Amino acid sequence: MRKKRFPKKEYHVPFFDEEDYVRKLCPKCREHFWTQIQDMETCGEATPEGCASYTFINRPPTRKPYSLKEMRETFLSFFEKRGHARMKPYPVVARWRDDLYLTSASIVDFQPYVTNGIVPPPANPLVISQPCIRLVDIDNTGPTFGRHLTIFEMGGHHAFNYPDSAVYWKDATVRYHHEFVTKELGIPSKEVIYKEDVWSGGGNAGPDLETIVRGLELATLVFMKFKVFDGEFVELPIRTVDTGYGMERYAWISQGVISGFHAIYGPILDRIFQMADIDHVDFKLLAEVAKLSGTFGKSLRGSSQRKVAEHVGLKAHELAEILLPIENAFAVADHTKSLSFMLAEGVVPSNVQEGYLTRLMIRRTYRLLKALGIENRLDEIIDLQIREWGKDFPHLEDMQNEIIEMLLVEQQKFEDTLKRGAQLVERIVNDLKRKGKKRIPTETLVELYDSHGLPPEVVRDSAEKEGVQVKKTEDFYKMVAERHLEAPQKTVLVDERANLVADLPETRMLYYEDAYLTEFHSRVLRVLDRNQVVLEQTNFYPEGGGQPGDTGFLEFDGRKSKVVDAQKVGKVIIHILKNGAPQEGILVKGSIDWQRRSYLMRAHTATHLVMGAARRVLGQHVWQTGTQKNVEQARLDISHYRRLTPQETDKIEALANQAVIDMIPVVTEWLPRDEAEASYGFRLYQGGAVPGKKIRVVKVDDWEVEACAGTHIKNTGEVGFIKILHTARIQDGVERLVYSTGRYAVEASQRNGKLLRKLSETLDAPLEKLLPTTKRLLREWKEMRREKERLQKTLAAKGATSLQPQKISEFNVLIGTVDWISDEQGLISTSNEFVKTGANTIAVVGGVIGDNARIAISVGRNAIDIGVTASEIASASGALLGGGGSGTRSFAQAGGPQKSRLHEALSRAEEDLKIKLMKKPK
RNA sequence: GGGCCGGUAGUUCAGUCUGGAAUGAAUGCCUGACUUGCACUCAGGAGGCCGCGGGUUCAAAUCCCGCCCGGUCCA
Repeated sequence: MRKKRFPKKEYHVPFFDEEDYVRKLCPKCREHFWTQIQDMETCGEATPEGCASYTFINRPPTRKPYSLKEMRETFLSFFEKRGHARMKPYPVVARWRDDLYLTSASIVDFQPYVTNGIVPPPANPLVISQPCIRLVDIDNTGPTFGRHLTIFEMGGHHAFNYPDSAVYWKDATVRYHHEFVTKELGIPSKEVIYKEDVWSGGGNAGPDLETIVRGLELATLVFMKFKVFDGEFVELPIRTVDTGYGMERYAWISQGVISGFHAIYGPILDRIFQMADIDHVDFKLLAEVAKLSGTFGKSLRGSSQRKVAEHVGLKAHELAEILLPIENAFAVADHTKSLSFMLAEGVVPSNVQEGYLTRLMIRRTYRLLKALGIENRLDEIIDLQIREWGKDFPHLEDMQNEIIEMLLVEQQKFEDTLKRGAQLVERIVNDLKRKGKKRIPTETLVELYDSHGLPPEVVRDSAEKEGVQVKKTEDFYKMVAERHLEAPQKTVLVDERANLVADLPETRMLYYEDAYLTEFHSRVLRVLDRNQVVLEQTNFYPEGGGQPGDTGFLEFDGRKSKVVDAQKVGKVIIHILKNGAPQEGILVKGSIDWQRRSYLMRAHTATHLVMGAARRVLGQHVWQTGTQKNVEQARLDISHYRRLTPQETDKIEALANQAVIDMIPVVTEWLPRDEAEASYGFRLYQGGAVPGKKIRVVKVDDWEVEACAGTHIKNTGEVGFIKILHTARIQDGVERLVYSTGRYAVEASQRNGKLLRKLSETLDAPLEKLLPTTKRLLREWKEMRREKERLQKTLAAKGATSLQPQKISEFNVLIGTVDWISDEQGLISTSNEFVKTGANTIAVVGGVIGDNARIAISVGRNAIDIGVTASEIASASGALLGGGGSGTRSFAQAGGPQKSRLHEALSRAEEDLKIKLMKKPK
């Protein structure tokens, strides 16, 4: 999409006139900006176009230096004093959203419910410092000296302006910012430049002003007023002030240190430098590079690298050599903080969703550490991060053990992958060398990456040591992508019925008023497609949250029609009928299949109990990733970084049953979204994002509290009994628990018992001796199998010598059948043993094995030399037997179902051999 | 969610495409000989439900289908 521009009036606020700001066009980057310096030429931002460079290094413009913590507090209290309510930060994992994995901006906290007007904001205006994670900037993190970070705090003061009640808009926003940077931080007014831009993201858009001080962009003041619809901007009823103050950048500029990482991490960064033995760096040189770092598009490469190198009087590669370890250390400082935050919120590394993002980041961090030679210090660095940031975010400390555990498990997995990969590459290299090839084909490289996770760089390391070239072609990742082209696009099913019922009032949901209600009466509001009925009120629970829709009957006109399913479409519930539908407008009687529903309720409550038990046994990182309830069994998928052991499963089962035994009341209530979040936290969203103003909270005392739309029993005791049937690994990092409740749990237990009894009867061993007996039997079976093989061999050897061979020409030829043999191994051994007696030998041994005739043919060395081929004899005799045969020149097998023709086949072989052997002149 | 790779001695793997003896290889283990050093050397030996279940075939580690387990890439 081409960049859209807004006209001047969108940015021209009274404040600019009052303060003598002029609007100019930057000749380099072609953007408009506002400045108090009348003769300013460029926009003053350090850009790849080279508009300016950083002038705050060693020369901070603020009154005093601020740490990140101090800057955060200064920012928050500044706006608090000016009527903004201070908000607690939200999680970095955006569980309340289904369109995002990570919180990438402060406004994300309030999307979509607040910005779309569904829910009022928790306060208006408000201020927040929100930790954000942006993985799109991961390549730039390090090389740009701190301009890009994967984790940062976005300070935002937000105002939500409704059509009938505005709070504040552009002018006030700019004035707040200006007051903050000049009065509060003491930056001279003339140093503050406002640059025009267009912001667009998350389906919204609007004009924005970027604020620039001494080359560095510090904040973005966004005036969100459009919705992006088909590439067009449509005005929104709610205009949102969406500001983003880069807390880390403010801290950096206030300290004037050579990198943002120094400003943020201080002692932690020093430690990493020490560990990697790069603590004697040339600070003067680095400062010079830092000043220019704002002009790096990405990392120091190509022309910008040469320019910078020239500026500091070094060769490009010399500079790169100095910078690389420093950039790596920067990135390590950043990534380990990101990881601490993500893992603290229970993201489990896996091959799906946000877990995959985490895995990629862990692997990247591992490679950086390895490059620095400190890959064994990861836990130490994480420990430092947790100790530092845990002061402001205490949940990090609570999760310390789990974070480190998950990282170590993941690191071990990656090391295993690399080790496996190295062996694989070695084999491939050896193979290529044998074939005299000097290069690994691109196709192989693609396969190594796609199937085995080995990037070409890693392959190169081990291959080039062996003198085999690895050349990564330009289109490498394109080729990888091509392997995945077939992925079918998921078609979003639009429920066309929504339009047909849009005019109807919301169906009254009787199951929420009384989950134990079985019968009800209602008026029929509408009938669709002759079998789909909408009622005024209903007790039929519509499919949702992994709980299937209710079944039962509707009674009308003196007859019964079966309800096979209930579905929610928009606000109404549609009943799918099987035996005809009632007239619109009449009264009907409904009754649900209570037996079925009661078990679905048990299953649903049991799911919450198992969830609570799993978290207690495995840790706080356990989240629900999916669930399905049925009458006879239900399943729950949870995030966990290791395979569940049988012991853990038993423990979960025992704990969940303890909750049943304890007869805990199950309470459901509707709470305003913010109130529910405040009381129970984001744990509520186990089942994913929940829409709406009010959310339904299902609380099993302090065992488990979840936002849940399902029907539940009143007391955990009604579940009766929970039996975990089995567990499975659905994805890496996702475990599935399958269980039954009530009588189905009893039946499951009895099934197991029955199986054991049968086993015990079959083996004729008492239950408690089953294990040793089975072990003994297995051992004996193995011994007897070995014994059989030994016997067969001696039998074959004896048989070979006892059979009378005939002399054809100078060859000893053994042709005949053996009848003491029970399988083809015996035939093979017999022929083989005979041929072992000399070089002038040929054996053709036949026998009947089961329903088939089989022949083994062995040919001695001298016979091979004159052209006797075992496989030829085999195929000829096999054909006679109605089957086939083949093998090598020295050994072959044949067989066929026509066992009566075995002698015929042997005679034929004899004839053929005679012709061949006699004809051959010696 | 989708794609790809893999599962064979205790371990790391050949063999699978093209069905026909697992004399499989290396390493580890056991026994003996030789030796006081570095991956000692030499001789001998034990060790396999070829992931599980079906199917095709005279014959399946090998081909087909289903399942289980592990790895990996993409969204």
